[in-house]
Amino acid sequence: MSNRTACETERARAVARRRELLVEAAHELLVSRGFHGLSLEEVARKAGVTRKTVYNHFGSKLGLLEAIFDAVATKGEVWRLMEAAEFPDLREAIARAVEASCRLWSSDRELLRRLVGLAAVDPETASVVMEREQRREATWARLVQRLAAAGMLRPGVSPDQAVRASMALTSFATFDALAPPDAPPAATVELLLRLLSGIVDLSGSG
Amino acid sequence: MSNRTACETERARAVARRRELLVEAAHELLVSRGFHGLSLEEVARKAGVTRKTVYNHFGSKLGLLEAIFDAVATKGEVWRLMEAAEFPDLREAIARAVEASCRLWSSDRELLRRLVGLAAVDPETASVVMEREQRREATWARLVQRLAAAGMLRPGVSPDQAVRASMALTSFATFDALAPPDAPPAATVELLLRLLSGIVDLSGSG
DNA sequence: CAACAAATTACACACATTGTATAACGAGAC
DNA sequence: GTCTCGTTATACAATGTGTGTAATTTGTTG
Repeated sequence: MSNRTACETERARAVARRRELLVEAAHELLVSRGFHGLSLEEVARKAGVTRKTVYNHFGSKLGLLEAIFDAVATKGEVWRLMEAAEFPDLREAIARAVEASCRLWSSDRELLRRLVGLAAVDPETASVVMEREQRREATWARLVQRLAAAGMLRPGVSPDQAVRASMALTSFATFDALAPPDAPPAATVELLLRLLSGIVDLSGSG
Repeated sequence: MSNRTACETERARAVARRRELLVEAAHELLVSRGFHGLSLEEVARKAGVTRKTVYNHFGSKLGLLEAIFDAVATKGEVWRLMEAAEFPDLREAIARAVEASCRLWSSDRELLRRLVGLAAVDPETASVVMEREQRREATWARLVQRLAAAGMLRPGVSPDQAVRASMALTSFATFDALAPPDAPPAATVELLLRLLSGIVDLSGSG
């Protein structure tokens, strides 16, 4: 019988559902106990399956981590960042890029704190994070290239410096240090733009 | 906790020497393999002692970590930061504080990358790093207080925002993102001061 | 319905690591 | 020449990762 559901059979949906539950359980435990305290046994129990099932789905603890990372990237709407870098008006492009960054970082702050930190702690997990970070760098490199062409970099600031500075300012670490736990994202966006103005000329009309 | 290593007897010196070797070995392994890959067995072997000796000295893996942290704090000359905050001339005080931060962060960059990241990854180790971070915050709070009193904060920037911004800008994460691996620290100091100028009025003569 | 295929379970295993315990040992301290 | 204290050797318990295998459930399919 041909299945009505364009995507899956009911069985495949059940498998996907279990996978979802596992990622969710791992997510919560990663936040509450940290990476070292995250045991696959507990993840499995919390999701109501066996540890073996976890391995069937993700292969290893690292694989599970990657799945968590993908989930947060989707939820945080990373695509907004890439989109912003191509916006015609440069000032608006920067504002949108900064706003997209803050949106991403605030989408799941505690989880990202673990994830980003992990890359610095454990060489094995670094590649997972670095891959995403390179895409972020490409975005800012593109944006700075446009800024340089428009003569909007402040005198004495090289494009290379500008890329590093904007990467640093819009990194998760900076967001996490800047944004008070309960403050609206907009306030942090404004503060970041203010700091960016030390590097880029944001005054005047577009 | 161990002694202040009075080194009166030759024996005490031998013990202190072993401890030194252990910290050094752990340091290298932490950098090369990360925290997760750092096994006390290997640390002991590298230092030419038994694993039990490691426990005699540090009590646990966390204790060893703390010892490593203390060593890098000393080598990085943290005291310069506190000293800078009290320098009479405010512009010079800021410059010195930023310079002291860069000096600290560049003193052992790869190690600090692990150490700082660890705090975000593992709740158990967080306290070790947080303790130091609080001292850093106290320093910048003091400095910002002086800046606010002198009317040097840019209009629209609250003291609270200024503290968070300066903390963020002079954090290890920002330094690590800003400074190219081979660049002289001075270049990074200049870039940081430029970014800080978005928050603080650094123009005019001191 | 019955055969099938795929995912999951229950169970066992090898291996690494942390942390503890205890008796024997050895070199400097007195 | 003892004595003390750190160290060694060794064993042990507790966890956690990752693999393997047979049995079992559960949709799918002919």
